[in-house]
Amino acid sequence: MAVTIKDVALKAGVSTTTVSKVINNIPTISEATSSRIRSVMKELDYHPNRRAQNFARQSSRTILYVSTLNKNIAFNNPHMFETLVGLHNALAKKNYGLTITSVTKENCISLIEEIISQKIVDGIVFHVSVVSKELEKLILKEEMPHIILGCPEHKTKLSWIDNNNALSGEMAAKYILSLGYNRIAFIGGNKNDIGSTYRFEGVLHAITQANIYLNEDYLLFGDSSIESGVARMKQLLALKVKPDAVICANNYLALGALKALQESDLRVPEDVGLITFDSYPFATTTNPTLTTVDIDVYDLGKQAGESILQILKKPNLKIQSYRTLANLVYNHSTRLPQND
Amino acid sequence: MAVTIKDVALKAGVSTTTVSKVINNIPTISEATSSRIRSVMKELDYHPNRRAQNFARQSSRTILYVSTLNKNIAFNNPHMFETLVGLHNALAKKNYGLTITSVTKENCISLIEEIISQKIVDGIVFHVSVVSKELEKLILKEEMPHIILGCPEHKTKLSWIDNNNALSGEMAAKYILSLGYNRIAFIGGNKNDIGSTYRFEGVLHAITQANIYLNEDYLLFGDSSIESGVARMKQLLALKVKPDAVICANNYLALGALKALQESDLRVPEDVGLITFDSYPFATTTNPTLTTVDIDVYDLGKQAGESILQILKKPNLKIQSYRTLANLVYNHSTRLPQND
DNA sequence: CTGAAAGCGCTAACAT
DNA sequence: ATGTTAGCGCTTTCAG
Repeated sequence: MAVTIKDVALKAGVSTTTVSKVINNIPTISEATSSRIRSVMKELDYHPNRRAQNFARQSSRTILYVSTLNKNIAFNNPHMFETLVGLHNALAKKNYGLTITSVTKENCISLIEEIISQKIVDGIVFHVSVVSKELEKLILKEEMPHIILGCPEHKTKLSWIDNNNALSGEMAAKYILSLGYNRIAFIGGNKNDIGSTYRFEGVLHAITQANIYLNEDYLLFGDSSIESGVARMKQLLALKVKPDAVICANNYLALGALKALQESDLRVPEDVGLITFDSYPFATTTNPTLTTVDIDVYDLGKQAGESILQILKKPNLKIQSYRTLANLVYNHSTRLPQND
Repeated sequence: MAVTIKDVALKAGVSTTTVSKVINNIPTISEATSSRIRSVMKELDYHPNRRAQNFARQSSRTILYVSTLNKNIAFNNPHMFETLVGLHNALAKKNYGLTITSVTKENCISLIEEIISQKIVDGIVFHVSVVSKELEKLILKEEMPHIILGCPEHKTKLSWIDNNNALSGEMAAKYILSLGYNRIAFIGGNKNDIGSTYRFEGVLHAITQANIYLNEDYLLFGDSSIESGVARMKQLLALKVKPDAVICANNYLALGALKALQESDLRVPEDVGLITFDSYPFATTTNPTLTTVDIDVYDLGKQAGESILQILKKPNLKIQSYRTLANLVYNHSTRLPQND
């Protein structure tokens, strides 16, 4: 058997309690004994058994990340993992572990129920896509420390954080306007894509503030496919007065729009500017590369980690906020900034 | 306090031992008492406390995944996370948990040392990039159940699994040849990129088998960038006798090669076929879409999960093998298969 | 087929 | 500042 706290206590001539206090940096131990114990621990190569600690403390210093992990998800949604990495790093800094699990619509409730009642983890970070009314009820009933990554569609008593899509939209529009473009079009995602909707709100706000009237022909909705980007862009190109800048709600739309533009006789970025949100890997593989408003999802994860640790300390703290801001990634689908 | 095994035992009129045996499906319990106990557990909504189980069993039914998780890694290396998902799903199937951690070159040894001595997890899956001689020594000394994802560069006593890059190379070449192309060029990655090297070996093998002589002008090396793909392709296009098919060791090279081809007067896939390895998200956003030999990294992770669980059962089982095979993804940068 | 009893290694009131 | 003592909830050997 490995060396235990008893061995250390024996050798140091103190009680296990004292050793425990040293392990946990409880300051009521005199420097003399404290350092003596420490040296004994070194000497014996003692390391506290985490399983015993977890058990005695009734806490495992571990946070669980819950989402739905299907095949190909890392390719289709790298953002989720970038967030996960941010989350991990924030937790690691405070010596918390991160475990991940996958649930489906079907097994979500029973799985989470089990996880909560088995006291496997101290807190749970949910991806917004797994959150349901039923889950909300469960979490609230069990008073499980939690935070949701992303803003749920319905009003909720749960804690969540999200990036500020409206602000990102505003940012995109303001930047485009600052470059001298002024016939701004917006190609949105699916009409009930909440992120796209907020982005549009931000765009509209910025445009209105600039005293520009949004031509209703310039507002189109597609989905998240290249094809729909092509189609919508062609629609714009068929107008008598064409827009000179297009804001696409997502990368795929932008890719399609770019394709359609390249098949036209208009030049990007000279005649038409193109800007979109998020920087998917291929945003830099196009020609020209895509100017984007990049959501820092790593930071989102990091903030989620910091938040859940806060909540662990103050269990009735409720967090609901759009925190993470965006950065402009200056690329070549828009004109160069003008110096004045 | 929550309901414990004692409560169940009391209510069912048996000892805690018996309840424990039911929990753990130990078959020496009569069906009668077993089912009675089960119904009591339901009634009381009893769930065994995992922390107590872990402690008593001296095992946590948890596997640790170790790699280096820096910002942007999910975008730059989605494969790693796809593997992670496969790993997770294999473990979840056997009721094992997965926790992840990040190490750096500097803190790797001390961190892993701590993790092992604190008995935090039952087994560790390492990404090959964190493996060093020193780590090998540590793992072997502590007899830590482990598996490495990827084949280490040096001969090792550790267990590892990897995908079969040589076979993938063979596959790519054979497919290209079957389409009627016969002046095959290979643009490799960095010369000490082991994956690229194996892929080339496979390609060479297939070509030789088909009695085709590999023109030495047709063998070029770049790295993992679009630019180097462009440059190498231009080099090929400058030859008197140009290749009619190009195998690129990675997606970025292929992207660059495609770009260079599009700027030439050769058509893809009619005049020149293009094939590469792995399917990055942008492999389907190019025009034409890229034909690839896709390594199923999800499957690699899944196999790693199954392997580590095997090793947990048979601690001196050593696994070293190229397991995961590849699939052809038929896309449009190569001619259509001929029917006969 | 079932139960008694002895841990697993550490923590945390409470006392001194 | 340090020690006493009583758990934390489950597993497991061994006996019946």
